[in-house]
Amino acid sequence: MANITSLDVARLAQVSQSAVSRAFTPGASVSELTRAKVEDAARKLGYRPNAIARSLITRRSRIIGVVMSYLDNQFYPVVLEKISQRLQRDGYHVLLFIADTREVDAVLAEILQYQVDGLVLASTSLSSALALRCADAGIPVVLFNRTLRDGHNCSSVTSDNYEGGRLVARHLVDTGHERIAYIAGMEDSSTNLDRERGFRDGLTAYGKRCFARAVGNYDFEQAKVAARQLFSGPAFQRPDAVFVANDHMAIAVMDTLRMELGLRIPLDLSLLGFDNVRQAAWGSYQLSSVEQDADAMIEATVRLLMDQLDGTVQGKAVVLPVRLVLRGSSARRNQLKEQA
Amino acid sequence: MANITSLDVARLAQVSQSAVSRAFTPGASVSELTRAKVEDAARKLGYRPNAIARSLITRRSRIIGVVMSYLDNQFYPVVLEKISQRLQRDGYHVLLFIADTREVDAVLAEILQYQVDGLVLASTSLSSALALRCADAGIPVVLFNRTLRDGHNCSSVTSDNYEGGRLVARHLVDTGHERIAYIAGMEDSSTNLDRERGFRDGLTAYGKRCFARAVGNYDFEQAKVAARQLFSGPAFQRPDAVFVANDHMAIAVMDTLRMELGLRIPLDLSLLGFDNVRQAAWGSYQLSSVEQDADAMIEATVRLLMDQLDGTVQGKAVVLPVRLVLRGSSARRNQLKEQA
DNA sequence: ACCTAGAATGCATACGTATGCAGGACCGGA
DNA sequence: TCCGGTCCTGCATACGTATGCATTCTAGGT
Repeated sequence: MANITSLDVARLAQVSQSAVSRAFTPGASVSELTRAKVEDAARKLGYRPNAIARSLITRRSRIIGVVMSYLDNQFYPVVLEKISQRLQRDGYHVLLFIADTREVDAVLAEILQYQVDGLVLASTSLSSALALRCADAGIPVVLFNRTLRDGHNCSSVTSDNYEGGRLVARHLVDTGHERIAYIAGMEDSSTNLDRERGFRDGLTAYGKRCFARAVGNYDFEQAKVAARQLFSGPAFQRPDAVFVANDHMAIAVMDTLRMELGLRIPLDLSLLGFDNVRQAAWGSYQLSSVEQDADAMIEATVRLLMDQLDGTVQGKAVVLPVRLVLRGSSARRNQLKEQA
Repeated sequence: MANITSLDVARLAQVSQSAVSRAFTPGASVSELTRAKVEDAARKLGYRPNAIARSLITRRSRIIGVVMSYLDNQFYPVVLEKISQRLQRDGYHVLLFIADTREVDAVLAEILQYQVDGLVLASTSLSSALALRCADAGIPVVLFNRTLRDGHNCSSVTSDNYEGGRLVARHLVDTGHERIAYIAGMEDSSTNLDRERGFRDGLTAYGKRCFARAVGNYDFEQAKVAARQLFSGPAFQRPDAVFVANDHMAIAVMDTLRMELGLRIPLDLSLLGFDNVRQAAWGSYQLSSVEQDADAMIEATVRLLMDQLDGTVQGKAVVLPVRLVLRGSSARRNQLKEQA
């Protein structure tokens, strides 16, 4: 019941506590003999080094704090799963925090108490005050899938959201769409800002402009409302293409348009999302989307964390390329007219 | 840069280190005056108590280890999100581990080193050897959504999977189905065993038997294969109802039957799943399902953990009621024949 | 035979906090 | 005035490990 310490092992193995510690420290100076004795004794007693005590003295917890705001959007569970596995490979562990937008700062205080070696912030919205706080504490931070306007020392990993927006715009214009609409995510989030800006710039570049716009705040239900709103007018005033700021909302939009308004996709309109989550590929949706390379993003995140721990890197913004994935939810307009 | 300790605060506030500690310990014996002095100094220095050091001495880390195997099945991210929030409310935090089936035991060793106060095991499959190990270590364990045959000291929280299976069987028979099939999850998992047993017992009780069976191992792609397999025969030898061991697979099945085989649901067959995940309610699926009350399960889990920490409870199996949620994927058979 | 470099080991201390214990201040009652 | 009690406070120590330093031991070179 009482926990077994290195001292207990030392006694049984007839060595000093130091020897036990060294036997469990790779690369330390121990003879094969004592290492064997220690391992024997440890096995007999069922000894496991106390990571808490170790952290106290090494001043490294090998814990990375991960903050997320909501796991509804399937992009995030996947990221969480992969990031956890990736960190485990390097001997790190994940302390998870789910934070509603409001309480993110309060939660951060708790995390810092646990002396995490680093922090991944994937919460869609959080006060930039914390960036300062963490920089003060000298703890490496990586913003995941978001950036900060005045992010001094904060590293960030994002996809090329601007380019993604442009790609969609170009594709929709190229395929003959006339009334192209946008459904926004959270309006002040960096992802939404970049995607929308790229989208609008793209439209402008091809001689079009955004036909209509609504806001879904990255929320499933609000996206439905936005969809109804966009399509409340008479047929000839409705969009013939909608770019939705992420797949999570796009699916809600698709359901609403088909089930409630009886629209056919892509016959009546083309629909595109962003993220390329797994459900986008599901048979009933076949949602065209801009793919974020989650694996690359995670690899970059972990690498940034490690480099900051070494002191190699200070604050670096990594932007990864995106790719347009076309499926059945979008199609060439005139071609469809012929069919109809 | 160098971390601020309680000693620094003590010096600035002109009090002893003990006083600082007490000022941050609710219910300790401190005068209002010193508490104010301490809080002032702490604020000036930006002091945060070191949870690692605290854990070392109190022998309580206020960390709960959570082990999951894969987050593809949407039931689990939701659980993770809620359990994390629920524990935060009580001042606990979540150390997350994603474990492929294989490495679960290796991972467990790592967790124990972090002196977690408790453990939630939601991994669908794990060797029962660990149950013993944790009981040895005297650390509270709750199996989430699974049970152990010889689970001595392990508490568990599950839905009434057996009853869920029975409900489905009764409903399908009641609504006039003749050729009722089953697609299994992982065959040795407790959830699958209970659901299938309840289902078969239910069929027997109503004078039917299982018409066909395939195995999907709770995997999306394997479920597709299982679906093709079940429907590979001529029309009159095909099932007119399929009960799938969880929604995650049921959606794969639905996609396959509709897209690849051109079947209409519920016209050609009724389809039911288990879990009632969010996607089951999505417009394109309208999947009937057996609802697991995630909130109740989590509440029970946390309560069990806390009671075990108090020593109030040893090993207790909590089974929560389920509820049949009917949507468009299932319908009365004869009624449909009239329509056709 | 002697000296030296290197490896292995133990001793002591440090990490940052909580807490039992004893002493001091203060108050009310006799 | 004295005494018992209550409330604060500081001192010292403990939690379990890692690591600098000094010491011993071994081997190898001259």
